Amino acid sequence: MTHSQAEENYLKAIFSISEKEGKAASTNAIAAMMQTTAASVTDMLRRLSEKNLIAYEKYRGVTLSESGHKVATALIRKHRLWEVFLVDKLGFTWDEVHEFAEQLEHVQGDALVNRLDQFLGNPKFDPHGDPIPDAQGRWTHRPQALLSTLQTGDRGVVTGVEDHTTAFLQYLDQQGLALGASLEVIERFPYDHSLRVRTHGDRELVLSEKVCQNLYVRTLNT
Amino acid sequence: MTHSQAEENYLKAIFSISEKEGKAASTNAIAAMMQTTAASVTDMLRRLSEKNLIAYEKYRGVTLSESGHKVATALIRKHRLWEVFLVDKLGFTWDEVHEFAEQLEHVQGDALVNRLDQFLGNPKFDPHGDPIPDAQGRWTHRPQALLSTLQTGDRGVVTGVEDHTTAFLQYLDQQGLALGASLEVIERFPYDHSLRVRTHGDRELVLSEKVCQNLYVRTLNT
DNA sequence: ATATTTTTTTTGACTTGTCTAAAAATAATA
DNA sequence: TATTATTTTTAGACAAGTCAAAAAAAATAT
Ligand SMILES: [Mn+2]
Ligand SMILES: [Mn+2]
Ligand SMILES: [Mn+2]
Ligand SMILES: [Mn+2]
Repeated sequence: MTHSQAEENYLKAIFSISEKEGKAASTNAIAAMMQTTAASVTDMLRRLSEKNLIAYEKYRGVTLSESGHKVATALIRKHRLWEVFLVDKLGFTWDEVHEFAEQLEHVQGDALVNRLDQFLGNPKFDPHGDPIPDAQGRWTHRPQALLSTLQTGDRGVVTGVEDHTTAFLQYLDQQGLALGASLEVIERFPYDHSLRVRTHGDRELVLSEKVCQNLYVRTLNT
Repeated sequence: MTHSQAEENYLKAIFSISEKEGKAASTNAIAAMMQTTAASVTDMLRRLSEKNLIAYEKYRGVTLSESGHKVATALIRKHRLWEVFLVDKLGFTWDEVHEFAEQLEHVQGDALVNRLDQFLGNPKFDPHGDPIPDAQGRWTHRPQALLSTLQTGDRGVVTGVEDHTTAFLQYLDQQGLALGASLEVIERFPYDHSLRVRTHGDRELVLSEKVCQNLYVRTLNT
């Protein structure tokens, strides 16, 4: 009924890989995400399979079972709620909270996470703009697009990040680009796919292709 | 520099045993507190000794080293701060929080516990009346005595409990005896060492010897 | 001082989770 | 299709943590 932290971490990795790619997660992909060896992954897949948390066929990759999917969803819910707590209540910045949340997500007890949810005002998104599933595992969807897909003249509001690294989050802070910042694409440079954008206070920024491919915006109908 | 949850739990057990008894902790006492076997304890004592977290001589019992004492104190600080959070912020009752705190106390990161401390208003006592050491490991002391030591006519205010079990805490709730409740000893029954006391609203209660030996009060000079 | 009881340690085994190196299966290429 | 490269699994080993049973030490009783 309760799973080890290692098992939970594997389930989360499998979830995010097979979600993103839309297909079974390979041993190597899991090993890369977990920063471990393929041999260790194979071992763990055998164990998770015995517990019916995953569907596993040798050499064929792996997908989550119904119960594995539930565990992974609950884990993500906890991770993101704790991140909201750390930022909203304790005053941490969005680049400081991930490692703490990696630990806090393993604290067991439905009552705790549900009270936390209530205390935080049932937030639907975490400090990085990622959706928080509710107690029944339902996700809130909202339309968003990578900034790199906008055309000249398009306007949008920053809603999330694809890259969650400290380096990127701190870069955005330096540029004054927090969640909710509004942007208008002034000019596109085909040479390097960089964009010039206008943001709050009529400030202009030039954002590289890499930045634009890691920043999500909700487009505004002008 | 960082220790496993198992190591931390042993250090905490050794702390509370050698603190309470005022002498070295025996293998059996540790085993009883940890709900494990003496063989497991001996194994762990060897490991903790190698890491210089305890002073250990075979057959002679064990005491914490300076660094072991620091780890144990930090752990107790975290445990009790999280308990304050769970009661004050999330609305749990004092009998519901211990198991969650047992998990939360192992979350690593000085920044986290110190921000939590600040968020909670730097509380000096936890929901059970136990003192919370500060970031430097300093304890707040306050005079308190077991209710069983009071004489007829003495008055006091409930400051803490010796027994932390759910059963006792819920019994106190039923009797309306929370921290801060004021009491006056009306009558002592030598036969079974029970007490009749008057509490708020001039309500009278009869408290057994067992209850009186598990309830701390600060005596009021009348 | 000797015998008995209690406490503690040792021994050997087991589980979880990890790793390296080697073997096997699959995929890609010629 | 045969060869090569990549991916995955197997095999064997190790560390942490646990336990039951046996041996040793210490404490207690006679
Ligand atoms: Mn995170
Ligand atoms: Mn996040
Ligand atoms: Mn507690
Ligand atoms: Mn407490």
